[in-house]
Amino acid sequence: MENIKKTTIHDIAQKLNVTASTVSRALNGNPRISDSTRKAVMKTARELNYEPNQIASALRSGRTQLIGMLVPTINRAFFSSIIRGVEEVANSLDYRVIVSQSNEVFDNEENAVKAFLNARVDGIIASIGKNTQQFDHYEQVLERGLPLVLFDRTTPHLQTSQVVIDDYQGAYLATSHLIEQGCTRIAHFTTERKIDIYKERYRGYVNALEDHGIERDEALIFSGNLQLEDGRSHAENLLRNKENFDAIFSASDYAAMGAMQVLKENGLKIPGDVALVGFLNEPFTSFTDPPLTSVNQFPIEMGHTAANLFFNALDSEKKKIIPKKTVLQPELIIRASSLKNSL
Amino acid sequence: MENIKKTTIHDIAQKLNVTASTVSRALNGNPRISDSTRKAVMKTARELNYEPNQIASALRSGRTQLIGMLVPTINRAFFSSIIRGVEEVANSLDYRVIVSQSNEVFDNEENAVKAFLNARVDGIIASIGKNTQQFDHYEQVLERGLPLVLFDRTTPHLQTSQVVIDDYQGAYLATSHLIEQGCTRIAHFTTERKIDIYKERYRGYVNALEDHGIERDEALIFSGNLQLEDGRSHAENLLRNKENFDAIFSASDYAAMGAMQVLKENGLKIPGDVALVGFLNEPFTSFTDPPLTSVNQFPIEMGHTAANLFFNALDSEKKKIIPKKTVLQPELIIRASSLKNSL
DNA sequence: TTTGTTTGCGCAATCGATTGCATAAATAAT
DNA sequence: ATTATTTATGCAATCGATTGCGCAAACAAA
Repeated sequence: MENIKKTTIHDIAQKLNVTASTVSRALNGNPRISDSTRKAVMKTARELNYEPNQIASALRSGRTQLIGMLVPTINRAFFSSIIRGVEEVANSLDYRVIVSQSNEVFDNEENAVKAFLNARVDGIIASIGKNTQQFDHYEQVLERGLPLVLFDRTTPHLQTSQVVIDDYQGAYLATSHLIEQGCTRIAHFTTERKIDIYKERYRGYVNALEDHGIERDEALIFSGNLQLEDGRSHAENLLRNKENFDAIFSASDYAAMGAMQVLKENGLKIPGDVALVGFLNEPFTSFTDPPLTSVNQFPIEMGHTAANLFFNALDSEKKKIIPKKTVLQPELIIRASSLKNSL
Repeated sequence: MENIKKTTIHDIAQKLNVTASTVSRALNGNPRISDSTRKAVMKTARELNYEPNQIASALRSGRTQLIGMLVPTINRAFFSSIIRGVEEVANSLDYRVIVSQSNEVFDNEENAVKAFLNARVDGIIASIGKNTQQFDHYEQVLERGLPLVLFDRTTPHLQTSQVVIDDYQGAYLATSHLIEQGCTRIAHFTTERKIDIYKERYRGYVNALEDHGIERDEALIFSGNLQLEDGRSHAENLLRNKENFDAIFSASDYAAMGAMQVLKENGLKIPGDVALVGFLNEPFTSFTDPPLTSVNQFPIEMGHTAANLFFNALDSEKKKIIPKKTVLQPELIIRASSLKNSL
């Protein structure tokens, strides 16, 4: 009943009166095998319904065809899209992706990396946790000579390939767009700028203002956790303080959404009274009323790029590993929330 | 420089003048090893920074500690949340999750399952493709005696454990809620009812109407792909045909969203003129204006349940495998889009 | 014909851990 | 004191594929 007994290369070998070595070589396309035996091997392999045991292969060859992928949160559109991107490239090359999430907890991150190493993955693609300050676990990956690719959340402490988007440029585009719409009093929602990406967005905002001769006003800059509630309270503060402002550029869509709610509740028109731009292009941004202008980071493409960097590193493993930093260009997706003048 | 040479149980054995067998047994908590040697083994294992090679272990023991997880689309909130749920349980038990997506293409689905088997996963958790009519690849999984758990999209053709939510109940709740709000002319957006879940939602809708003495009107029932565009066109049809309707229950949030857009564009008040309920509780539903009432399927919990069923099956593998069908109860999340009478 | 190359394949070790079956030593039972 | 048990460990095969080295046969060159 149970066909649990799988056929191995030995079964094929026996049937053809050759050795397992020959079968292995034939299956792997080794040129030192004659055409006739190769064909015979292929044929009986098919007949016997042979499926290679990747575990055995992995043990001997040291290659598992597995990529460990670590993200802060699996079920967030940005990250799940990156996973998707990686998976697409990996699968096309017969690699599989193991996913783990850190939930921004350092211990989880460390454990996940260790688990990946024990599972003998061929390398790791990861986005580091918000609060991670120590990188020994990643160093170990590099010490073993395994490819390590960081995306989005990276660190200068590690000499390895990275993919990020140009956060500066995204913020610059967003802010410039608001200025072009005639806004001059543009608030900015950001966070404690420990992480590069938010620093960069801030810098883009500031530089865009400067380049257009607008003075930065600290009273218009709010720092928080960039969640919906933060956006709400920032907006409430703006209103309570009777700040003069005609636009908000938020480093996160969620905070922008919070602001949108508060502004609407207070009878302000968007974009008439206040124009609004977010960041991340979360799926919900096209469903708000008005739809929210945001910055697309092309997460699927980022996943593709990360995977490509990974396979580059894998190829050059034996040679020199030259860490490569790829910077993707973001795109401003203009929607009604910021369109004061219809185009 | 490169500490590539990993320590193995043989290194530990040599240092302690015992054999690898003893070390292996000590590490695995075999009771036939004395306390003293066990401690010694543990100690030197730590000293030598020993990390087990799971590949070697897997080859011999036949257990890889890997779960293959197949979803139609990784980057959709519902599925990524389920992955998250599975990952949480799996990781806590020292299992890892390999994810693949079918994109609703049968070949992808088949290949993914084969790839999982070649990677020698310990079992599979999957949601079958929309158009899958053939189940040989899944049969193979069962023939090998591996646990197979299906979630959300299941099929009666396979004798295996399943987790679904009670779509009937969700639809019944949603429809009843609309009736309680005073609606009597309730439209329904559905799809060609090949897949169980939509059949069930339809049935819940119909039964709720019947139970409240409301006659079903075929003119109010629309079938399509349940995407935003479908919702828009259904709503346009309703308006064009001058149908008398005061509510819409859509089997998908996207179609509900499309309807919301069209209704608002035509100056109708929601929920004043038309009350609206969706299904799935997509993240965006709380950000629409008005926020969209929807049915929560508890995807993370569904992932937990799927994982638990998986490990149950794994335990009882050797014994009788009793397929278990778990039905989770959905929850109606009431938001402004359907609240005619404030509570 | 003799020597030199290819070509095609076999031998046997190896990857690192697991495990059924001995076996020696220690302990208990008679 | 002798036999029966238990306890602790070793031996060696095994999981299935890969691979360096070697060797015979076939072919080419001289």
